[in-house]
Amino acid sequence: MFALVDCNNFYASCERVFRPGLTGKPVVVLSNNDGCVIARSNEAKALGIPMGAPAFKYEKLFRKHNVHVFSANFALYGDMSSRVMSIAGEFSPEMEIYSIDEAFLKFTGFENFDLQAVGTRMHERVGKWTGIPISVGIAPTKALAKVANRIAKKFPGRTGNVYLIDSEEKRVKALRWLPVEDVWGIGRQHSARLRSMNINTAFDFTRIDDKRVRRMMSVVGLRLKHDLQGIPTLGLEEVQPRKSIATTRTFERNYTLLSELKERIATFAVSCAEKLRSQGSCCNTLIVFVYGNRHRPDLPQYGRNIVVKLPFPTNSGIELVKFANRALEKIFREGYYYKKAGVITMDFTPEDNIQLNIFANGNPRHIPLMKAVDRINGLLGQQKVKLAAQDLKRVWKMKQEKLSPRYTTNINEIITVHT
DNA sequence: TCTGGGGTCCTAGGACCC
DNA sequence: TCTGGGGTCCTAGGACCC
Repeated sequence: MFALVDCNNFYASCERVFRPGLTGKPVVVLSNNDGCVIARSNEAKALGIPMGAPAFKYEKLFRKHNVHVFSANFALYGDMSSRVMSIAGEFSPEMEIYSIDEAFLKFTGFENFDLQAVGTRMHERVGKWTGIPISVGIAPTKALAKVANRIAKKFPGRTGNVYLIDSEEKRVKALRWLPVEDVWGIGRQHSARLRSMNINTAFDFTRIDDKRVRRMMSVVGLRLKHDLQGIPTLGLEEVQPRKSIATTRTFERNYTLLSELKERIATFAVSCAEKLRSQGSCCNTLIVFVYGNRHRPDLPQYGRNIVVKLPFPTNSGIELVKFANRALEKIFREGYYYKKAGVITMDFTPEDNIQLNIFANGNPRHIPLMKAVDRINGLLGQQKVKLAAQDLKRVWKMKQEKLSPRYTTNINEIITVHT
């Protein structure tokens, strides 16, 4: 059996842990630059605030209903996530952390356990120790555990936040209840197509002929169908090093100057290099892109990306900045308004396994230098040591007007209790 | 005026090899 | 008129996830 442990309205719940007065009140969390709604408490959902809603369009509604608005505080959410995961991980030796707020557990050899009770204990313990409410779905396959989780979340009263699919009858009942577009792995395109074929529920989907599913949705769809039928097809996945690493941002205003963009691209490249070093990879390929503001068709639009094959694999910030800025110069055009840019690195080789080249190699002195930079920045806080190509004064110009303290990761921002 | 930021996997077709 | 049989690698595009 598999369990899917999923935190309810995760970012909103994190904010509430430290502001218990907000329990029962509408809470939303915004994306970077305070742009879109990326998390909503149940009360906020009930007000009809959709996922991804642009914040400026909903300001009136926020005020009218006294919605509590927070800027994204990823330092807090990441730390709360690892606390939840470490508690959930105590319930089985086999766990796959699927995202910041979800994990699959596999119960091998738990035949004599009452899994409903295990789920309830998990819910209680995570709730008591972290303050984060979770839902638990348990079923013979991963896809069915996802379905069970949805039921637990939808009917917290009746299920006690834990739902078990452990019979054919419950499986069929659950799949008949679930609209096809809500199935894990069936997105917008496929669900529109399925609906047009009068396939309306998850159950209908499992009744389509294998060959047809395969033709329409490739082996991915076929695996999903089998998993939903209760035939275990998807297994627990090992954590693997990332195959691409990116740093991209939407700017708080339009940028027009090459010099401004060069500073941003340099900072993005440095950030990619840091992430590469932390997983022990070097990249062989780099993509730099710049885009205009697609929401302003009145402005002249221009956007481009450029792929750079590096002469040698590297994770040195100095090298990546050099290549990235050279690439930026090639695609930059005068006279346009730039609203978004980014650096993507890909095509990795392990840093301890680099093939040397007769003609071009990375500067070996960068290796100890980058180690030292990482160490200093780790000790003294992010970005204490920067490259001269970066803006030395700029700390973080992102718009974050409603940022909560980093209660759990910064001693200066720890919660104060008045007694 | 103001609209996020990351990732993964699969397939078909072209270029190439022996 | 007749024209083999296997492979691999790479890329772009499309779909999906949180």
